[in-house]
Amino acid sequence: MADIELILPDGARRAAPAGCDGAAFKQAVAVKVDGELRDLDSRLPDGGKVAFITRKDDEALELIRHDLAHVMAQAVAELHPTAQPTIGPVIADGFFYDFHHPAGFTEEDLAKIEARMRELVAAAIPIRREVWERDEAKAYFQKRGEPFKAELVDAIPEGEEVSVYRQGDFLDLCRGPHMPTTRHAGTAFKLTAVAGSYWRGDAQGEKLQRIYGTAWRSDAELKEHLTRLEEAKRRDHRLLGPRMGLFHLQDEAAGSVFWHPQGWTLYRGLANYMRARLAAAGYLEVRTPQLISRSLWEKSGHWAKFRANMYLVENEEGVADYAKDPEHAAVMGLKPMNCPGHVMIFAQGSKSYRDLPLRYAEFGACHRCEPRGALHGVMRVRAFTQDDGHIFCSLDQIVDETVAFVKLLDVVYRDLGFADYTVRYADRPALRAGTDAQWDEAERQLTQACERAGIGYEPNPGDGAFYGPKLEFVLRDTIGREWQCGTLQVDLVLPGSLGASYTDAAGQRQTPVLLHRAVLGSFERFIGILIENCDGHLPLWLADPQVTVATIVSEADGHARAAAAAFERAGLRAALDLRNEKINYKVREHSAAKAPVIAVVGKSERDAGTVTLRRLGSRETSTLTVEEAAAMLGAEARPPHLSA
RNA sequence: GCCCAUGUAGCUCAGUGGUAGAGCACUCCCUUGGUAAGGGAGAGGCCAUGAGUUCAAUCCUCAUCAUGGGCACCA
Repeated sequence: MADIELILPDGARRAAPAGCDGAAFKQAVAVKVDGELRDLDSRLPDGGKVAFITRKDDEALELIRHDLAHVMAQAVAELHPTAQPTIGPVIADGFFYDFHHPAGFTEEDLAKIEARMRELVAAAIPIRREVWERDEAKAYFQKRGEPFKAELVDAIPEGEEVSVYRQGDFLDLCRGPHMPTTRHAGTAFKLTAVAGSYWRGDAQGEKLQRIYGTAWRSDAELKEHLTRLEEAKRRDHRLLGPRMGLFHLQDEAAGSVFWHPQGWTLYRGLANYMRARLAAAGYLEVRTPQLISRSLWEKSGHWAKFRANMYLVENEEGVADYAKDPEHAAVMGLKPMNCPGHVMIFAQGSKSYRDLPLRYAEFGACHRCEPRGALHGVMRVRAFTQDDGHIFCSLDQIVDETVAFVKLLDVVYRDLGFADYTVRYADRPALRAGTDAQWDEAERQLTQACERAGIGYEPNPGDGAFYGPKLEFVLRDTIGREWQCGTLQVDLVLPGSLGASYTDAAGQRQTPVLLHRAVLGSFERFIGILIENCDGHLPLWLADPQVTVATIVSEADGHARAAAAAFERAGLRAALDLRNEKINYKVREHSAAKAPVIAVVGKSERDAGTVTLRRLGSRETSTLTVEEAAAMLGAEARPPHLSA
C-alpha cells in the first residue's frame, strides 16, 4: 500500500499512511482528491494526491452554499411537512431549493425558515453520506410521497452511485460532497426571495415554489455582497433614464417607451452611427409595412409559430368577422419581425446570382405581445425597433457573410464600450420548420463560420429560431443578468416558403439562403444596457447636452450665451443654465443628471473670454478660452465612424 | 402566463377603521453666491381601479390593472 501525499492548507506537503481519512485534520471541511472534491470522511486513495479544503478556500464557498440548501430543505420539511423537496443547486452568490408546495410560501414564511435554519446550523448536526441501491432509493422516496426525488433517482446514469445524505432526521438524495456538520455552513447567509418555478423548467409541468438564498464565508463577505447589490441598483436604467431626461414609462402604455428629447437624441445618434456602419458594410436601407394581412403571416409560418405573440388588427369587415370566427377572420397582423417584408422586396422582379449577396437593412419597429411577467424597463418591451437586416445569399456565401457580420458587430460593440460579450450557438428547437437535411446544412455552415471568424461560443442546445440555428451575442446588465442583443440566424426555410428565388450561373432557379441579423438587437434594450454599463456616463458623441454652460453670477449671462453659441457653432449640443442659483447647486443638479461637461462662467471667465470645464465624475477643473474649449470638445464629440 | 411582494403629492417614502404627512422638485419673495443642496413663504393627493364587509374604508376582503424580484417565454 502506497502512502498518501497530503497537501496541507498552508501548502506544506506531508505523507500519511494509506488507509486513513481526512477527519483527523481539524481545520479541514473537505478533501480534494486528484482535483475532485469529496467528503472529509471519504476513504483516501492509496498513493493519491490529497489537498485539504478549509472554510477559507474558494472551493468551500460552493460547499457552504450547497450545505445551506440542504439545511433550508430540512427547515422547510420541519415547518411545512407537506412540502416536497425537489432540487436545490448552488448558483452564483448563493443557492436555491425548489419545493412542490401548492400552498406557496410567503415572505413571513421565509423569516421563519431562516430562523429555523440558524438553529439547525447551531446544532452542528452531522451530515453523513450513504450509498444506496437504486431500487431501494426509488422505493424509499416513493413511499415517502416524494415522486420528484424518485424521478431524480431514475435520472442518475447507470453505473453511478446513488448517494443519500442524512442530517438528523432529514434525508436527501444528493451527489455531494458536503461538510462534516451543519455548523460548518456558518451563519453568513440570508434568504432573499421566493419565486415560482417549474419542474424541469417546463411551463407545462408541475409548478414549484423556489426559495433563493445568498451565502458567503463570512459576515463581511455577505455584507459586501449586499452593498454591491445596493450600488448596482443605483445604475439601474429605470432610475437613471428618467433622471437623465431620456425616457419614461407609464402604466397606460405598458411595454412601450416614451422617449424624451434628450433620449431621442441619443437614440437618433445611435441610429445614424449604425446607418453609417451598415452603409459601409454594403447594406441597403429599406422600409416595410407595419400591418400585413394574415395571409402573408400564414405563408411565412409566423401564424403557426408566433401568433400568440402577435397583435391583430381588424379592418372593416374583420371586426365582425373576428368576433364570430377568429380562426378565419380577415385580420391584419402588426409585424413582430421584419423578415417577411424583406423577402417580399427581394421577391419583386427577378434576381440573378450576380445580385447576391444582397443585404437589406431596416430600423424596423416591431410589436410583440409579450407576457406581462416578462416586461422589464426598456430591456424587454412590447414595442421596439430592431437594427434589423437580412442578407440574401447562396449556400457558399454563408461563411463569408457571417464572418463579415461578426467583424461589424465587434467594431460596433467596441465603439460603444463593450469589449466583453458572450457568444452562444443555439441549434435546432423541437418546434421547427424545414427538413432535418436543411438543419444539418445550416448548422454545419454556421459552425464553420464561427471557426473562420475565430470566435469561441457556448452551446445553447435547442434554442434556435424556428427557421434556423442562431448565434446570440449576449451582454450583461448591472446586476449580471444576461440579455441577448446581437444575433445572426441562418435560414434555409423562409425564402422558399415565401417564394423567393434567383437564377444561378447555370440558368437554374435557386432558393436563396437568408441570414437574419441584428447588431444592437433592439435600440430599446441596447440603450438600456448602455446606460447601465457606463453608469450614465454616456460617450460624449451620444450625450445630450454635451456641454452645459452654467453661470455663477448674472453679470456673466452675456458671456455664457456667447460661449454656448460658440459651442453650437463647433457642432456641439449645448445647454444654458442662467438660473439664480448657487454654482454648487447647479453643479450638483447637472452632475446628478449625468451632464458630461459643465462649463462654468463667472466674472473672471467673462473678463478673460474663457470657460472653466468640469468633467462628470471628476472634481478637477480646467480653464481655457472659449475657442479652445469648443475645438477640443468638438473633436472629442465626433462619432467613432467619423474619427480618424 | 405562474409564484411572492408592492401601488399614498412630479420624485423618494412615513402613516391611520373616523376622508392624510415629510424631504426633494414646483411657484413666488429675499439672496449674485466660485464647483455636489443659501433662506423664507405658497401651492399641490378620489391614498392605482372596481366591487364587498362596516354606522364609517386610503387602511380589512376579493377582483382587475400596473410595477419589482424570479420562473417560463424572448431582441
